[in-house]
Amino acid sequence: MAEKYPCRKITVNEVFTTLLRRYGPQGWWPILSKRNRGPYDSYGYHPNASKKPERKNIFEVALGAVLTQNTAWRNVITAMERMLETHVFSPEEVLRLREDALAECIRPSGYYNQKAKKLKILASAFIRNSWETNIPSRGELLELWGIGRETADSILLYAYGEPIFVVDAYTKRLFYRLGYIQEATTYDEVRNFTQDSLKRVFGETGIAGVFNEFHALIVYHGKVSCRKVPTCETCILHTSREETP
DNA sequence: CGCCAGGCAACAC
DNA sequence: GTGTTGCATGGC
Repeated sequence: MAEKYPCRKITVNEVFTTLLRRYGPQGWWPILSKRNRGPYDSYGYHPNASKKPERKNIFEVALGAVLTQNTAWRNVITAMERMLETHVFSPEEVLRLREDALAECIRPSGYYNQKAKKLKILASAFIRNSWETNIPSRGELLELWGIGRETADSILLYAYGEPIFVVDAYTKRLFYRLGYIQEATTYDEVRNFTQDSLKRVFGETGIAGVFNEFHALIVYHGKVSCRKVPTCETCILHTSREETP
């Protein structure tokens, strides 16, 4: 009987190197406040770059991480453009604006009432703890109402360059089809499995950059190939292997 | 029209 | 701790 998903029998690091070779570096996280330097999808913030992350970029990543919860990224862009136009982009500005006005501003991102409350709480904690210079712990982020595992890890990896792999729906779907995990495998189990696998091959040095690119590549691959209804016939994770014996 | 998108908290058990 | 439900827009 044929495999349900023909992409099986490939290691985690082979998945990473194949995606990187075929799709190229994704350069996440897309940074809206630097859009003058290029379109969102081809310019990114690289946490491994030697320069320290700027305050506005840290908070912008956090904004995007909350706004993209169960939401298409294009809707996040629209919402964040509206925030820029309304001059609601810094933690102070988020706190200054009324919650109902903030909700109206971010309406295109969906769940806008919940997300307005989340952004208020996030901005408050950001200022209170000086998160522009102090890197928050995962526990500190998870204590906040509205910040769950993926959002916390996205902030730590993409805003601060911490070596933490972000697990999302695309990751679970791909890894399930690859046979790495079960549907019930928990978030932290997937995260530890991926981190350990990649560290074993690439070592600790610069591993945050690997986590950064891998997650971004998985999202891209999940959009173009490993979709809800996958196009396995053209999937690069097995076709490229058949070509090279 | 229905389905989906880079989750999360609240609640039931 | 696991399972279910509400939250909401915009694109296809």
